[in-house]
Amino acid sequence: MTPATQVDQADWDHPATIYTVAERAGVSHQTVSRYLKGESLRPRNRERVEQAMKALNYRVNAEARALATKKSHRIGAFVFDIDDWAPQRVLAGAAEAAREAGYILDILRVDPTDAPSVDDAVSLMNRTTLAGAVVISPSDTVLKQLRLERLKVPYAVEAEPVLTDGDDRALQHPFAQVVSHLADLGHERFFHVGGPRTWLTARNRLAAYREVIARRGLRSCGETAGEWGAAAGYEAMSSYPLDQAPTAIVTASDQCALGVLFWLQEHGIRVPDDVSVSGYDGIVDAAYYWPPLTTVAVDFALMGRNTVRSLLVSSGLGEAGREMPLGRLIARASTGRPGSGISEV
Amino acid sequence: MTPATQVDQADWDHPATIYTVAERAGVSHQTVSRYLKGESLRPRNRERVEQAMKALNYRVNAEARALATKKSHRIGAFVFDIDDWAPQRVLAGAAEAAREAGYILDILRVDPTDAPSVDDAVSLMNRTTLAGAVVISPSDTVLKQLRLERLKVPYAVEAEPVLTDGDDRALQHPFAQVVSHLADLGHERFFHVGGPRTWLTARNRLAAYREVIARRGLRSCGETAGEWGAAAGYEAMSSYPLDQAPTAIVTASDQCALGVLFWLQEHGIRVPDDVSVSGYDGIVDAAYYWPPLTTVAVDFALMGRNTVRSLLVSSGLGEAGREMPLGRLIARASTGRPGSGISEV
DNA sequence: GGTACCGGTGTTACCGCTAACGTATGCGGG
DNA sequence: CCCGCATACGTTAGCGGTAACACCGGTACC
Repeated sequence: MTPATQVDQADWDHPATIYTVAERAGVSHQTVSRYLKGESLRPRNRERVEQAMKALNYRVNAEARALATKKSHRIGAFVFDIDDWAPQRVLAGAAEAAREAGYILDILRVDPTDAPSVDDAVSLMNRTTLAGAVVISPSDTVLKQLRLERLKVPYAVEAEPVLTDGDDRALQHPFAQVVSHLADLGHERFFHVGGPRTWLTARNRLAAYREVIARRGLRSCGETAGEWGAAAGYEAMSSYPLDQAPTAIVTASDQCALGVLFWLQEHGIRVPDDVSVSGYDGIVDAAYYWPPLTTVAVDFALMGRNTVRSLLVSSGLGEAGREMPLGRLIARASTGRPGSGISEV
Repeated sequence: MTPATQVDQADWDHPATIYTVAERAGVSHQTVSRYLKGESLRPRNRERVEQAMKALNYRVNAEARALATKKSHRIGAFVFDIDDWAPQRVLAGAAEAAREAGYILDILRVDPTDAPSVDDAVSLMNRTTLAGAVVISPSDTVLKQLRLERLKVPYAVEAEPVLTDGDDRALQHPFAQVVSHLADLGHERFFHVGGPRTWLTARNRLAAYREVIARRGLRSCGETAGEWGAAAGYEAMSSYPLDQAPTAIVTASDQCALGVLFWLQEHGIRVPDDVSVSGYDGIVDAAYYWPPLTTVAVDFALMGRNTVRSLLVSSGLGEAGREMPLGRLIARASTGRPGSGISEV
């Protein structure tokens, strides 16, 4: 019978604790605790503790620590529209940033149309001890419903600065790029298929649209508002009077643009010969829409990262360093020189 | 100065504990603990405890319980391709099932191409005490990388039964539906644009394809393998010799089908007049592809539910009851009676 | 009527960690 | 030489639950 090595023993029976580590290192458990907290130790002891930890394969017990400190290494994330592309990417980025910082993201999916479920979610957050909370891609409505001030933990909301009409910064918004791109091609009559006005992101895109229109002396033939998906794009086209024959349709999302393309196809309107269409978001599939969709690729994951980071910073943990997400225009075949435009159909 | 109500007091200062509840109810803390565990109490005491809990807004402290029992009510979820549609839905289902069973799902997103991050994730899982772990939509490659045997907790992998050629159950696979649908329309020459062979799901779809082909005496003009996205579908079409003029192209995913449609469009091949195309998954956008895509809507969420359930069952917790996920054929304009097929292009 | 049994209850200890305080040691200054 | 002070370390007491055991009154049994 060969004796088990010390590692295996501690590993399987019961995982090593600071007490077993302390015993092996010949110090008190508190010294081990201090090592964990990064406080200063006498070099000799530090070395011994390190060796003991390695030998016993020590892992800190997150629950015990959480119980003692009343702090956890978990971040709650309020998520709403998990089906849409952008929020998903934001979430992915947030999850990644959290993991890098040694936190786990507890995802709490909430149906914004179901008021009691929103309340449940908030109280659930309060119940379990969390390091903080992040709110991913919220519309104003859910933000209002959440009443975040109820949260007893620090929180961060993923949000861009609010742009209003006439705000210079609107020209810096990535959405302005695609409008300018169309203007550069010679378009003068635009139509905006927008997202839900309850979303700041949709309003900002609209603001950027208006700003470019105004600054460059162009004409807007209309602005619609709807959901983010393809159905909304289709809906917008079929219900809006296009009597001013716009030559460029700028949509607030790629999926929305898909619905627009579908409607145009259905009505025998050629893209980009008759009318140009642009999307926004930069989803991968957009390259395979017919025709391939001009869009602006946005680094949504970075926005998620930033939200988590700013939460950690505001809690005094983690270092700052917020990179601004930039959009990158991807010009494809769905935009070209102005055509005849759409009139009556 | 109005005195705060008892609720607010306990709520804000420090949350109620079983001790404060016990004191208020006039029993010992252990009686409260027994109430929590669902053991029997004298009716009078039960009532008192319940009242005290409500009055103090008591919530159990998950950390403390976990520390005492060495069990947690959290399930870790390894997630890889959060970008794709199917895994996303699976995850949502898993989260829901977990919540219903009183667990929360800790989502751990891992980049499978980044080996150290995989290791980090596993050790993070081991560090925190978890009830178990589930692996969402893994390919064989990541499964190998994970080396799940390292996990010290029970785990379940989301997986369908392995289908091999000649397996009767292959005909039950939802993918068989779409192939049969095309056969019913009169198609005899098929082409399969498949997913990555490292994925069981892709292999099973292939097996179902082959089985229908074999049983109904049809002909397969080719089988390709690639990623799940549109690019792979395009790639498959452009690189494979289609000298046998298939009249039906059955793809392993909707996104993949998008790439196929694009290629066909590019080459002036009409759908479904010349060739029929089908997808799989049932993503929402598919209704707005051109032409609208025939597909099979799969209840991926249910698969996630099943995975979590089977984890709980294998841990002796929770009851069995695994419903088989069914697919629902959605016939749209991309499939029709056989056309001339594709030959040389 | 004593005894065994049993459900309901209280007491004490413990899970693995941190907080708070006490104590030993070393160093500079009066 | 003593004092003050800082630093390293040990001791004790909790965090909020559960586990294990002791206990107590009542019922069933011989």
